[in-house]
Formats: sequence, C-alpha cells, structure tokens
Amino acid sequence: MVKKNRFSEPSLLILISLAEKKRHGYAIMEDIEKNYDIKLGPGTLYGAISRLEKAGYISVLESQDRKKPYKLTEEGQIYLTEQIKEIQKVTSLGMKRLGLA
Amino acid sequence: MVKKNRFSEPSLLILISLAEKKRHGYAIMEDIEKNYDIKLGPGTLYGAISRLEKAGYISVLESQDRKKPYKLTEEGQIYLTEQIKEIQKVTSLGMKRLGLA
DNA sequence: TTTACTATTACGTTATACGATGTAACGTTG
DNA sequence: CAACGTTACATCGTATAACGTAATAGTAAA
Repeated sequence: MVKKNRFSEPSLLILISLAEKKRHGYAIMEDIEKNYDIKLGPGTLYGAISRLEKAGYISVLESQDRKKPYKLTEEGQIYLTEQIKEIQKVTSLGMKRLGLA
Repeated sequence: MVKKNRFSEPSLLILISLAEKKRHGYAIMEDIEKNYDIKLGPGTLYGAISRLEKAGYISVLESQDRKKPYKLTEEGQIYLTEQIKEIQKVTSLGMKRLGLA
C-alpha cells in the first residue's frame, strides 16, 4: 500500500508533544527543544501546526489571551499511533541490519 | 543541536536497504516494497539515491551490465546509526505519551 | 511479442528552513 | 514610576529542495 500524506519530522514532534497534553505553539516549541534539543523556527512550527489542523489531527481550543492552545484529536491520536508503529518497524529493521540489534 | 540534514523517509529506507547489502536501484525498490509494503516511484527512488550519493552516504560500484549497484559508505553507516537512534528516541517518547509504553 | 527489469529525466506540489515583523507582558534599573 | 530591554507568542513571506507522478527508453526474459 502506498503511503499518502506523509508528515515528516516537525509534524511528528508536534503531535507527540500534544499527545501528552494540550499546548499552545510556543509551549510546543519549548517542549520539543527540551526533549530533543531540536529548535524549530516559527515558520516551521506554525506552518506544520496549521497543516495538522487542516488535516484534522489537532484542533484549537478557545482561550482568553492570545495563546492558542491545541489538542490532539481522536483522529490525530489514531494517526500518530499508526505512524509511530510504522516508524518503529522501519527503525528496528534498520538496527538489525546494522548489526545493532 | 539543531538538525541540518533533511533526509526524510525515502532516504532512510534506502539507507536501511543498503545496510543489509549492496543493491542497485530497482532491487532497493523491491526490498522496500517487500519489507514495508511501501512502493517508491522511480522519481522518488532515484532522486533520493542521487542525493544520498552526493552527500557521500552511499557510493556506486562498477558493474558489467546496466545495473548500478550501490553500497553504504562508512559515513553513511555512521549517519544512519545516528538517525535511527534519534528517531527511536522520538518514537519511544511518543509511545509513552500515548500510554502505549 | 509481451512483460518484467532497470534507469533517466522532467515537472508540479508542498513541506520545511529561515527570517522579518508585530504586539503584549514582564522584569529591571535609574 | 518611567524607560528600557527581553521574553512570550504569533503571523506572514519567500526560497529551497524533497517528494509524487508520469513520460520515456532500452534490455532481458518469458
């Protein structure tokens, strides 16, 4: 089966960040930086966020200030789970072939 | 440490394919399809191959027929190992946050 | 002779990288 | 407290290049 709509790394990181709890963009950025030492620029971050929202994998919650908190949707959770499993399948074969597993 | 290189999934699959043994393009394609059920079109495949070659992660070996076999270089092996470990770090946090680990 | 193998090339789409811009809130120092 | 700098937060714009799809083409095999 051919894979459609393959979201790459920044999107994946965002979804994983939201898998823990709802967060706004800036907080997502900090979470990713803290956990992986990867710093996403604003263009990369908010660009990916809006694509994920358009895809229905995350959704905005209303807020009083200018923060825009997002949460992972049901679909997003399913999608993320599938993605991760698929990726783990790939990496585990990789490790095996590298002789590291 | 900001991530520079942008090799995404197809490139990773190719490197993993070559981690097992040397293969030419078409054989790489078949290997990937067999193992992951992911079919790369020729543009995707050969495009990624030439970028990987340019980056020094794979290199061509000479051949008698029209096949062009590639092998993983030393650098490619190092790069692939790093990448996989990084990705595993990401996915394992993902699984944890999804409550699946 | 038709199908499978093998590769090249071209082109459009779009995610990502990078950065400029803008505003609000907060803290610090004179 | 006023002025200043800094951090928090987001939007928008553009360039690059990876990816998807497909057209082309030649050789080997069935």
